[in-house]
Amino acid sequence: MATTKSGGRQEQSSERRDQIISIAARLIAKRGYSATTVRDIADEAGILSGSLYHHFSSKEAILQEILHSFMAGLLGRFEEIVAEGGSPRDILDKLIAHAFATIESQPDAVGLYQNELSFLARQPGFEFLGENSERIEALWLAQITEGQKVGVFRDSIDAPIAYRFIRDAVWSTVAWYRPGRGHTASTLTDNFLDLLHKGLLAD
Amino acid sequence: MATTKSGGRQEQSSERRDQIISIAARLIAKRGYSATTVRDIADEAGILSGSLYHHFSSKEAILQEILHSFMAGLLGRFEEIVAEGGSPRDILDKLIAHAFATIESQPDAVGLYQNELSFLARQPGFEFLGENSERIEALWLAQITEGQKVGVFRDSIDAPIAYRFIRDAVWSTVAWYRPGRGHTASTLTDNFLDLLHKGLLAD
Amino acid sequence: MATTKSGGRQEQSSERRDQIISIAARLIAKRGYSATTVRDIADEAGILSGSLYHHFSSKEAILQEILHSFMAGLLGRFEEIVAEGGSPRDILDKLIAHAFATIESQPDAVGLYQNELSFLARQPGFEFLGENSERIEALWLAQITEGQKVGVFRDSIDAPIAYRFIRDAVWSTVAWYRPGRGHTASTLTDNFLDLLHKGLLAD
Amino acid sequence: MATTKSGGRQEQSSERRDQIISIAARLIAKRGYSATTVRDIADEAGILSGSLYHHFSSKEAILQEILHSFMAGLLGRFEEIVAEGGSPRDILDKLIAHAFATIESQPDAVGLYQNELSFLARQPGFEFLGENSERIEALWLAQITEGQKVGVFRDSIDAPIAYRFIRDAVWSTVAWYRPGRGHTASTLTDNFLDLLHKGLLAD
DNA sequence: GATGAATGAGGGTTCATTCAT
DNA sequence: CATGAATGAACCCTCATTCAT
Repeated sequence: MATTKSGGRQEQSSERRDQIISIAARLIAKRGYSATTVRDIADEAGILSGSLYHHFSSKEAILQEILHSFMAGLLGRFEEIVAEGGSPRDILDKLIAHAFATIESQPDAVGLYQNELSFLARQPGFEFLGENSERIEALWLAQITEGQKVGVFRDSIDAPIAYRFIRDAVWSTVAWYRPGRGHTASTLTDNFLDLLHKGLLAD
Repeated sequence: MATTKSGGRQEQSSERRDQIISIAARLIAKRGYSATTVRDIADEAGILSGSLYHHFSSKEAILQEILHSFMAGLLGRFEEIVAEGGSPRDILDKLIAHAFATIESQPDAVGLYQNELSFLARQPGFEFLGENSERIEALWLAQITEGQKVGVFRDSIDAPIAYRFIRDAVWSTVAWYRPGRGHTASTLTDNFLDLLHKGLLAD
Repeated sequence: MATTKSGGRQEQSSERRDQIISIAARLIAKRGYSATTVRDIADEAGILSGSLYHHFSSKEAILQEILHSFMAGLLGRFEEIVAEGGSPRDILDKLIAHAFATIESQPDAVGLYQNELSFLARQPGFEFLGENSERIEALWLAQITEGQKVGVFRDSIDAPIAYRFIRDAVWSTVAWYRPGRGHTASTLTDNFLDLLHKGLLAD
Repeated sequence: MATTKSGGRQEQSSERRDQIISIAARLIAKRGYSATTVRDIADEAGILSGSLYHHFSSKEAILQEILHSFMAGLLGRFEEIVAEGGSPRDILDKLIAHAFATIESQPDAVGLYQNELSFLARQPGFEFLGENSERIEALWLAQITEGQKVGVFRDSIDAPIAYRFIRDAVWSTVAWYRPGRGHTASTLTDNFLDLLHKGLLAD
């Protein structure tokens, strides 16, 4: 009845569910998945831990749902950005800007993703993490290599390595970025792009 | 004779202890602290879990010892590099080079540090993590600001933010760097410094 | 409806809780607190040891609850007896009679109290033991000293010491009194009061 | 070579042994047998816990030795007192006086005996506790019944019950008697005998 | 005599999960 | 939908004891 179309993964929608997912994302982002108990989550939701199982089939299912919807949204937007076209540099800038915007809008999901990815990627049921990561990498990397081909990016740089440096610097921001301390996603983007484009050295 | 009383933390040195620490570091780096059990560690050491407590007072004490000796060594070397003098740029390059070298020589400790830092820093008994991190930040940051003052680094860049981008890009490497796949600490350093110094854009 | 919030200590009342408390009191009285395991208690209750923690936060909490309710009831009744008034001798006799009645009605709690008091009184969380013991001592002692003042009790006797002798003789009875062997609380009381009042010597 | 004659129970004598026994008695008296670990004992003796097993075959053996030598000495002295003869009243007074003297000279052994007796008496290897207790009871009881027969003690009193009241009042003193607070074994004896002989009531 | 490393059993406790109500 | 009781497995840790050195 409340079941949506999206294949296989059962996704019942309700306020309670969304509330629980939000709470779980926050706690897991802060303490880590293993260190967060279903009781912690239930307590914050104001119910008993056993009652969580009316909404989710398991603790792991909560995590899957958080990450799945996060990654689906992220990949979708990245694909849109690429589809909207532009120069490799413009597209890369937009990808980066969207990453910083995502850090600002969904810090819990991003933090959780950063912390748990390495452990989860090999776990059964989380194969989608690796798949989506590869697709995102392909999108970004294409801009860099294309930029090198057309001469806008220096080609002395190893593109896959550059991608990883960029990716890690951007997403790690979630660990220290706190809104309302003089920085916004926008200023972070500006600073990062300035450094990335022109480098640290004065001419 | 084999007893070290350096620093008051670790009481005794022995092959067994070092072996256990090494095993624990590897497992914790791979699975996370919460998800690594003392039985896992003991199993790999070929002893019973209870026997671990002949060498360490608690699971947490193992983690403390790993991180404490790692951070003490790291901070010590960073301080040496600064003490050896040079231009801000040269010193910063050396700091970065040493970070990549550390990733190569102690990937477990670095990985563990990257994954658990945010959770641990506020835990009692782990205050030294925050303290050492701040001292390292101060060392690195001083090079950047000094470089800006003398004009070798562009001063349109916000130094603390630049530091964080650099730090995160460098240390996150531990999550994907695998020796013997065409890269070494040295080539990683070269690639990173090239990108950092001159930026991504062609002139 | 079944929830009592009397006193803040015990949170919830239920048959299960009471049953477990009763079992625990019996086992601890027989074997001692340290030698009684939560598994022993759970086994007798017909549940798994972990399930105990649905009802109590810790093994210690069970002990606290046993002792707290025991001492609260005891002190309350003693205070009532004093409040009902009478001559010091009558009141002291009634206090003693109630002690023997308590030994008969709650042998486990009394036995447990006798065995574990000296160890527990200094433990954190059990301060109420010492406090209540002092209040009971004050009640009893007041009767003895008042009796000496009005001349009904011989005043060659050191009252605090006499109190301790009386107290110990009475409560220690729990260690050997077995109902249905020719003695009841009532005959014990009679025997004790006869000896206490008139002494062992014939005139 | 250091083996003494006393049959069956191996009793090697040495300063170390005596020191350990003394430490163990003190700790067990304070915390209880179950709550006292061999490590606690070894720590206070300045050796490692495993090294205790060069002196004693088990933790239980230490306890046995403490109690065995304590009870042997006690029973022996009680038998001497009876053998020395005198009126039932004089003998009973001397027995009581010796009990208080023992509390003063061997508080740990007495305290340990008081606390652990009920649990230990049924344990294999501790049958001597019950046997000796019965022989002591017989000695004391004989004085009371003989005193009643010759008319020096009131015979309205049930002798076995009176014995238990006396025994418990006397030995329980160990739980609160602290030397150097205005009382000695001698004054305790005087107070107790005064109360016991003449009772609490004024004529 | 003592050490230091280890054992094996068991300690109290936590936790994800189930299910009758 | 939620509760409350329970499960079963696992967790970290303790302890008496053993034994080669």
